[in-house]
Amino acid sequence: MDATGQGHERLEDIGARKIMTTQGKKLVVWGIPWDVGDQGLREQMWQFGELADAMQMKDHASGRSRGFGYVTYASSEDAEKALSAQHIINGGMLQVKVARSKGRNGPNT
DNA sequence: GTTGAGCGTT
Repeated sequence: MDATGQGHERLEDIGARKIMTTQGKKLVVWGIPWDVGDQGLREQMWQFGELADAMQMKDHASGRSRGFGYVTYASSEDAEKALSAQHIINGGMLQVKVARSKGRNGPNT
């Protein structure tokens, strides 16, 4: 039995790789009603293009919806399409912008 | 039971 213990680093490498490949395709969705969940957001954005990933941020104390979420499109053209398109949910208009990096000094660099 | 125009989780 060889105990290299490097099988865990592979998964982190894929995660880091995802950040590099999702740059410019990660969009942040604002204006989400407090009654809308992550799947509601996913279904709403799926109409504009295939989503590589979608998650909605909620309060860690109560678990309530924060009113915003992140959406990653499988293609940059679909991301721009969603940026240029308008989203209506529950009779409200959602705002889609390009998401920034979470652990970097700036959105670009 | 509430609120808003802002960027997350190692």
